[in-house]
Amino acid sequence: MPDRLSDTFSALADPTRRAILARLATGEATVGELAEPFAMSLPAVSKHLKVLERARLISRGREAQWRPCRLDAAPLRGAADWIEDYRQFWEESFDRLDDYLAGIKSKRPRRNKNARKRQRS
Amino acid sequence: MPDRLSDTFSALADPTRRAILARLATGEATVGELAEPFAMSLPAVSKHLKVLERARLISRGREAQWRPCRLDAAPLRGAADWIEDYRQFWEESFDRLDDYLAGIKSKRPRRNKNARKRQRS
DNA sequence: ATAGTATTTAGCTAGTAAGTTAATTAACCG
DNA sequence: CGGTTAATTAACTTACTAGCTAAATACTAT
Repeated sequence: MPDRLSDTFSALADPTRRAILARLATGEATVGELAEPFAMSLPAVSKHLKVLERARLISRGREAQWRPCRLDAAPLRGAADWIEDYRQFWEESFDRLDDYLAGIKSKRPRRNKNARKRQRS
Repeated sequence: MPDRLSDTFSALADPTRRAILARLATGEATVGELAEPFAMSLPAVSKHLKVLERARLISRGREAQWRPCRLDAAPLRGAADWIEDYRQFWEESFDRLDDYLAGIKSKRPRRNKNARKRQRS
């Protein structure tokens, strides 16, 4: 049984589902409306919605024969908090790259910026 | 073929892998060291590392018979950026919670004052 | 060379994920 | 009622994931 955070990340690990969330960020939509942009059967979209619902990223109402979906962003907070703990690391690496580029620049002005990758050969 | 963001989220969607990243945030470690806290075979950990490596969240060196792993947080930036676009939505829902609690409060004066912690702005 | 340590690869199993088409449920409309 | 529209469920395929044990590789040290 995976934990909450795993459910969230796992639900986000699919471009179709992320697109659905992006669409829902602009307002409620029915399953048909959500499915429309995709080259994929309705049942496939319905399954994606079930995944999102299980991860509590969307919730669904009932209105006649439609089931309007709405975004429920709360679980993203946990994901954002987790990633946030690593911010210093990715910013650090950019800093290091900046330092490196600055160093290169002062010595040999016309260097390929990808040189850093092979540093330790 | 999944995109980069999917690879990142997918790699994060496992508690073992998140724990490995957390460990690497404290510094380089060998496969054996990384495996030690887990009730899981070494090959299983090795596979997790391969997933993380494919997602470019770690990279590995070679030092005698050890393959020290280090954190490579850069891909987290894309993930953080994606989630960040939804911040207003989860903060909004906290606002609604605040409203709700405020409503409660007007009826029963004894509530929790700090309902909204992560204001960050 | 041989033995030992660190790690990966191979081959297997069980479970899950993403998609399909066809059939079913649910609600509306005439 | 019968027909239409919206959505889900069923049944199936294909492919991947996470784990295992056992075997292979890579390097060190004796």
